[in-house]
Amino acid sequence: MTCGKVTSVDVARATGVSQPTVGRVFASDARVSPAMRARMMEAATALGYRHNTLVRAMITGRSNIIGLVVAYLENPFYAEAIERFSTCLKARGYHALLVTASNDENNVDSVVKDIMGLQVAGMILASISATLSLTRELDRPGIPLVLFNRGQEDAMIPKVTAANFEGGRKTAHLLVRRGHKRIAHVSGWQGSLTGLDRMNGFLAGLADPGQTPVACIDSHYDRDHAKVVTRQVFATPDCPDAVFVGNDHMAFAVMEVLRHELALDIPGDVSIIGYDDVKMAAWQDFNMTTLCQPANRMVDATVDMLMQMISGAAMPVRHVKITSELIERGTTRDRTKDSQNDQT
Amino acid sequence: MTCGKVTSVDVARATGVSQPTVGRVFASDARVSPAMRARMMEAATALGYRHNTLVRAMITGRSNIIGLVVAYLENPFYAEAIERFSTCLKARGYHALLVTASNDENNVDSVVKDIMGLQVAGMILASISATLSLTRELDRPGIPLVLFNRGQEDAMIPKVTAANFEGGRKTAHLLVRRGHKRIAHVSGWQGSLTGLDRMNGFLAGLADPGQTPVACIDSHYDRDHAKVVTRQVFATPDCPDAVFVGNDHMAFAVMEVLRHELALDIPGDVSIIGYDDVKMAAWQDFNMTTLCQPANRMVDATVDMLMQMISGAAMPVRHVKITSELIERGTTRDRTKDSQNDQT
DNA sequence: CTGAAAGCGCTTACAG
DNA sequence: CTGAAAGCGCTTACAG
Repeated sequence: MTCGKVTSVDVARATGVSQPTVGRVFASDARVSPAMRARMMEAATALGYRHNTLVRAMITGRSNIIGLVVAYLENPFYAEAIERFSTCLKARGYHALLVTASNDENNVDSVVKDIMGLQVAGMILASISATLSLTRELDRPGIPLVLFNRGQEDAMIPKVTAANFEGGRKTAHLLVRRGHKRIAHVSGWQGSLTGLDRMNGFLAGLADPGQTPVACIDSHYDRDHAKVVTRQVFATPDCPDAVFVGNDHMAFAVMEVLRHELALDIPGDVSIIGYDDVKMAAWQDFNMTTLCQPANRMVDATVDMLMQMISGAAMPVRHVKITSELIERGTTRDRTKDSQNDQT
Repeated sequence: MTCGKVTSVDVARATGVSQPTVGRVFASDARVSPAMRARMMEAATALGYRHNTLVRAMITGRSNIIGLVVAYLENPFYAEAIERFSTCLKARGYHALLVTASNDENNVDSVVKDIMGLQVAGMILASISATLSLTRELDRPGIPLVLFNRGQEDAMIPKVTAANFEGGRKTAHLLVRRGHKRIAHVSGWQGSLTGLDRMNGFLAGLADPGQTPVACIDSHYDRDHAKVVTRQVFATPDCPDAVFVGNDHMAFAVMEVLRHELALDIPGDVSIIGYDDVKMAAWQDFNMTTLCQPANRMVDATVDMLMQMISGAAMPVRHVKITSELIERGTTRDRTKDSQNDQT
């Protein structure tokens, strides 16, 4: 049954105080005598009063809502991150408004404008690039923005990423050390700084000992695309003996093609390394060597940063970079010992 | 730069009309001359005006926010559903506020009360049961609630589920028809109606031809739990020749134990059937027989239902049940032909 | 520590 | 179709 609205005025009347006093108690920014507080809470419960957060948001011009824009949840890394964002923001008294947007500029722009009407306190773009017009749009009303797992040309926008370049480089070094000679890279998306950094780091790592990749192809963070590219690369004469893939999500697709279509043994015929260390990478079915990109720590750092900005605190660092540890599992092996057998 | 707030009054002044007229144009519920509308939009853009949705929500007591409470996103079925919810709600002019809650009653209650302060227009609980106190809490202010992939004692709460009982039954029939003799069930969570229905349907399906399961154990929708249970079941003398698992998410864990710890062949030694048909089930690494629970269709039905309730329309059905098709892949085989070899 | 008063930026009858 | 006026349920200086 829909009873008439219960407002702070009703609670005030029931408790015998003024309405602002009730407001102060529920906004909990004031010191009222504990006795009265208790009486008031009792009356509130009895009446079924619920503090209307929206009004404060209207007055202050800031709700306790944070806009969380994501591209796709198919990659389990994002599912994990989203879950953590939700709980982490809640712990700080904020709510996560989840919005999906394709990486198409117009779409992101319209989506963001849309939720601005809710007077969001801040905005997080996960794996989505901010356009200049969007940045300006957020700038005017002073809505803080943090990029998660993305960077972009405008280096001034605060961001949290893994140390992608270093991660790529470490990977190259590992493969070379393990005696691989025909190394390929299936990059995430070279249009994203994350994908580009991983690729450039990898190329730099190969260049250190004077190697070059036998192939380096982009696949847009997409499973199907990754499969097509893998078939292409393995149809050439210098079929790779190792592939570094831009993220785990695609690496699973690459492995599927190698094992089930091309009947190659991993790591017997070819080594595979992914990036992210999503939980699935540790499943025995994959047991995949990968670089760890700790979702939880990255999310926490992102929220910390956003909170600093909201509170107007000074921002010591504009780019939090989290080191990616190499997790060596069963999809890489040491080929240095069987090098003489190559020509057998 | 944070300029002073631009309000509808500013736009009104710039356009030479009254403030309510501006409000009418942006609320788009009124017919104003196209010419003036154009002038107004131009002025709004120039001034950087953004319609404040929150105020309308305050006045009407209903925001355009839908609370979406989920238990966990680790199961890819939910990741898929969440993504669809977000886009589907957006298409209707609503926003999804994502909240995670453990299935612990107190937690769900507090979480729901929390977001009620935002004057949500409706609430969706995905795989979470509503307590009676919660139902009452929502009832008073008249906030519609729909359960997604969950039912419960209170049959009056609108819900959308798969036809779980029928799905379970079909599965049993298939396994029997394929000649399996020692059939086990690792149930989702018998404390959830979804898990219970699948189990009961399965048991009924086995009972039809007079069979009983060799084991029927619960595993709380949890991978680790499913693994423990699998080890137990396969340590007994009548080691199953088929296992029906309560959902795909757990079925992957069951398969991991069978293949990698017990070195059993699937489907040579044992057949596996899951439930949900998440995308991963079709990956060649799993190629798993399962029952389809179409996330997209279920989400659409849920949103449809919620919209009906919000608009106060009559609700023809309180329970949308979506048929689960059996998708037969490579983890089941026909054992009727090799029955005589059993004793070899 | 608490109250009276004004106001946040819209919406909504009510007139014209 | 448009305007003047009141009001949504809180917060926030300003007094006491």
